Amino acid sequence: MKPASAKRVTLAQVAQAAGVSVMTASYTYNQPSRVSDDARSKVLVAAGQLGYAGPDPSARSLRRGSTSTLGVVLGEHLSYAFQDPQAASFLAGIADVCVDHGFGMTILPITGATDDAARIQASAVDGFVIWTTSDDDPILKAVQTTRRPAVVHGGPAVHGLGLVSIDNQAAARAVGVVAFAGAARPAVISFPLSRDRISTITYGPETKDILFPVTRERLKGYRQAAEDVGIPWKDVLVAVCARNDADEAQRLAATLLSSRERPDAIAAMSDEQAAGIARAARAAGLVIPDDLALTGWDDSAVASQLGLTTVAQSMREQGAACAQAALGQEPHSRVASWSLIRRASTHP
Amino acid sequence: MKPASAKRVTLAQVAQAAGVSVMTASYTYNQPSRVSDDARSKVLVAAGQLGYAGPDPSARSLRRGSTSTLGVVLGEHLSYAFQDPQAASFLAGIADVCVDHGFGMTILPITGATDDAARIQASAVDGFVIWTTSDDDPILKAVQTTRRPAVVHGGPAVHGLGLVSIDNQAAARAVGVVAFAGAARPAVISFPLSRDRISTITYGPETKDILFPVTRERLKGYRQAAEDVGIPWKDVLVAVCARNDADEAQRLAATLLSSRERPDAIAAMSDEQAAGIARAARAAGLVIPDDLALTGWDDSAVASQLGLTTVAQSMREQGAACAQAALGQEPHSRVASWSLIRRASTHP
DNA sequence: CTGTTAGCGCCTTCAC
DNA sequence: GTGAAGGCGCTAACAG
Repeated sequence: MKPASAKRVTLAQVAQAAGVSVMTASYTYNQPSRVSDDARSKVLVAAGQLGYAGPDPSARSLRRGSTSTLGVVLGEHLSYAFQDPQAASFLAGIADVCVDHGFGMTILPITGATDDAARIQASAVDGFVIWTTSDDDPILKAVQTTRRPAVVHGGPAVHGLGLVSIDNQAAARAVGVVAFAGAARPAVISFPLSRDRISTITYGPETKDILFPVTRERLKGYRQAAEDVGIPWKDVLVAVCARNDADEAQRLAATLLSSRERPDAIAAMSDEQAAGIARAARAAGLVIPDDLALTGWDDSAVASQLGLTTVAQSMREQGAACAQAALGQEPHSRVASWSLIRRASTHP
Repeated sequence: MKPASAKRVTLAQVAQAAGVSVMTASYTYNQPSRVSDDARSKVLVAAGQLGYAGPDPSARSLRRGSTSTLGVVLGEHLSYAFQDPQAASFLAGIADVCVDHGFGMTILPITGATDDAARIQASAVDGFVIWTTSDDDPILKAVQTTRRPAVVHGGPAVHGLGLVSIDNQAAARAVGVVAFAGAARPAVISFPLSRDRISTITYGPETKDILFPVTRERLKGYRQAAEDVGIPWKDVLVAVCARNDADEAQRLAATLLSSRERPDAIAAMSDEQAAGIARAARAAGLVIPDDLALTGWDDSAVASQLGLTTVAQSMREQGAACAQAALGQEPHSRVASWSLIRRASTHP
């Protein structure tokens, strides 16, 4: 029994053992129809005896100039990325396309350290899909420098890279109008505004300085929605979470709901956040939507369970669209579709 | 502005533009301390001007004989894999180790098609981590043939590959004894028995034919537990789910709970299943644990929410242990720890 | 500190 | 249907 660390078997060795040229052995793997049955079986027998597992992937990549692998850049805190059901659907959509095309899928975690750029550039992939990040994220330049096709999901829009996203501002305005209808003191529970992920509570924050484009567009939409129902943005309380997390949203909501100026409508940025807010409302003895109108985002399982009004979008389709675009030469952008789902958490 | 499809810039071109030898340029990237400040900056300036993004990963892999990438083999139905919170924690554990070691992480989805083996063997990775699968899964041989270090999580145990797992039989026996204590008609809601994932309901199924080792060991443990409390295995109803899914468990549990021989204790194989069972019990007007004792597995968030007695194990640690072992020359196996968490879903 | 040599394993090109 | 040459881009090993 040979040790696991046995020396690598090469195609040349197989060819020699089979009594054919290296090219015949190579054709056996890459263009089998070009090889006679006789030669092919000799090669395969020799390969079996030597324990040859097929052409070396790195050598093949070098020679061919492509790796048949797509890189997926996920933000910091990978555990969050995998736990987030939206991200999971998104990854599944990418995987669908990769499988179809015989591509592998390399996860490239961002750590926030300075070596992120180097790690991106040292990864053997033909293209990139980038999970939504901030305008100032240095990995965007790192990806650009590789000159490989790349697509950003959600945002930011970057010159030379594709973009797949819904119109977050329009969707936020639409769901915000439903959330805030008839409300006197609307509030928002928001995703973080910048990569330092500071948790704050303020009235009507300036939107144009926000570095996460998805958050920025949604806040702009909520602002329009508030104004649509006659409430100036400066009177809208915005609680910023450090993460997309039900527990944190619950804590912030508990704070808001116990204040003198208790909100009577809250628009969240995810169904998980809305679920946390619903718990805080129940704990405070408030009835939804009578005492508090509430909206989520994503139309995940918890949204239908809780009867949340929310924004539906297909992360799986968007993941697939990103992968598709990243496989092409000239990644094209795409505006994905969304829809408003009205349920019992808001006034009819 | 050059098009994204611009020809690749090579280290040789950078060296020439910088007026140094190729090796000096190479050292600039790989052993910067070996190069004079002067030369280094010349190289970096030239690289910047030419848009050189660093050494080509494929060429480097070929030359070095390693890829700095770990392959993670996930079973069919990737969307389930990403959505399963246990799998998510496991992946996060792998990612932790990969980041520490400057490794990438390639996801290798199994499709069930015959090209699975070829895709595994064509992936440019230094080692494999294999998510629990069945004894007869052909990918196990494919991985063996690559002669690269590989570790299986959960099982099966394969010659030459490492194994990281808890003692599922012992854990099942321990939690089963608590679930079945004082019960007259214990039942089990099980993971699938074979890769065809047939959903069935039978009394005391033969355990030794089961192809998923994790399922097999747990059923063996539940069998011992039943016998420990004086109930023969042939009297224990076992409902087999096709997937690890709360909804499916709920449906099967509803069937069991509406039968004449209504179970008064159910041991599940995951907390998600137990959550589904709890819903079915509530729908049937049954009180837990008075009318029905219930146990889960994994100690996930839902277990503490519902007050489930369950088996705790750290998937993140196990993922990290797998990755660690797969990075080594001689992957060593490891028995992971588990513990019993007693809560209100069982009798004290 | 810098440079020269010699391939890593494979497959495109071209010949037979 | 088969084979010989050459080089993909890079870096270990060895000079200078």
